[in-house]
Amino acid sequence: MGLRERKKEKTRLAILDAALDLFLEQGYETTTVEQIAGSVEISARTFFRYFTSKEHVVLWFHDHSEEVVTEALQRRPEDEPPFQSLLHALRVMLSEFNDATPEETERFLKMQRLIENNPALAGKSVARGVETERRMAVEVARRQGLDPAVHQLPHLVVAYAMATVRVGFECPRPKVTGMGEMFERVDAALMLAERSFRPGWDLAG
Amino acid sequence: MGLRERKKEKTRLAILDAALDLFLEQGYETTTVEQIAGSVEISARTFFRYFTSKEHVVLWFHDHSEEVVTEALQRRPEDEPPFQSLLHALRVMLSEFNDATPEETERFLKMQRLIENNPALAGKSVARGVETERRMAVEVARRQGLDPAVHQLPHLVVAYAMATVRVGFECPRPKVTGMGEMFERVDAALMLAERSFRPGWDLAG
DNA sequence: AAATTTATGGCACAGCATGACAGATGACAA
DNA sequence: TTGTCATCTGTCATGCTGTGCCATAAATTT
Repeated sequence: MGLRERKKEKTRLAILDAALDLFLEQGYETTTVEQIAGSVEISARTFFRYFTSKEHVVLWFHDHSEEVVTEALQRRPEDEPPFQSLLHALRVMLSEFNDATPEETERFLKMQRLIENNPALAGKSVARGVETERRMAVEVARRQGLDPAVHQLPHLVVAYAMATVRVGFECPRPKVTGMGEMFERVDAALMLAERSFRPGWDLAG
Repeated sequence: MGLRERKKEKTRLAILDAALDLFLEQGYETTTVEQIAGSVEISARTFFRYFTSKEHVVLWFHDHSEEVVTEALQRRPEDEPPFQSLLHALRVMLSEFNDATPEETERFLKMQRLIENNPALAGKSVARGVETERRMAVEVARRQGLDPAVHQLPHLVVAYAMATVRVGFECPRPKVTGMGEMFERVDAALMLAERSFRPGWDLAG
């Protein structure tokens, strides 16, 4: 990895940390991009070369999560019931979070806290999650040999799986102190889901 | 109803129709608020007194839907299994759409077509739907005597119900010609949901 | 060291959204 | 009808987000 890329990565993280701290201190909407840029000594124009928008900073973790979860899904055997594959993939994503460095963990918790306390951001976060959902639905449909434009089942299966983790993340309103606590919550939601469905409900035909 | 209110309603609908047609003709993002305002002879400032934002025009139907569905939920007996109550309420909402005037139907289909062909709008629509979801989750939690801040089940039940109709609406990608066709799709999704869960999965304890 | 690719900053600009104020218009009572 | 009051509307000013463009600076390659 060259100097250039290392430098870019450093700037990206500097922006990220500065922005998150500013958001938490004085609120998301009242913090301007210019302020963020100023606090890391770059121009506002450059900010938008690292993050496509102001909200992209807060939803940044989605990018990584989507990558991890889709890869994990790909690794599951094709003949496994799709909902089970999805739950597996989602658990892989969660465990990846657990392996994160302290800095990464801190960032994630800050984003989570921001989203929790800001309905507008919560909405954006869900919308971003649904993007991932659509992509996974295509993959699940392919595995089942169904046309996603005609059959609703694949999309429905993915939607339920994603809704489960979303609820798991959202639900513990009162103070999310640490990563472990949060994962217990999400895992509780996943287990709740596991015993809620009829066997074979997610299979075509 | 006085002249004043009638006039307001007329303006609101004029804005709505003009905006939807412009969006469909030249695209959502390329249409400016000023253009919309101009085509109904009002100032841009006034536009924002009728709709809180440009996207509010496209997501307008959500306001009515939320009202209908929450009222319908309230009418269900408190001891009914919550998921069943939700499906009932959602079906009431759908049937209300069926009773709509031709103009209302046309507007709704336009909005639907816009959302279908614009990922950004689709995201906003989902975000709006989740707002409704949260409110209903509070009500369902109350009915079950659970604290929504602690227990995930109520939120999960509502999330699944809402995800079902969302998938029902989204799924028929290729040409949504009429209202009836759309409702068949959504109803198909609801029936799919009905036979996917274990009996009693949505009950506390 | 020169040539090439890529990142950055500054500038201009369009568009969305909001606050403030003054004038127009409907509501209502005398 | 007229006058008063509440409400709606347009105009103006303003702040902020996000993008295109171009010149400059930095890193990479040869």
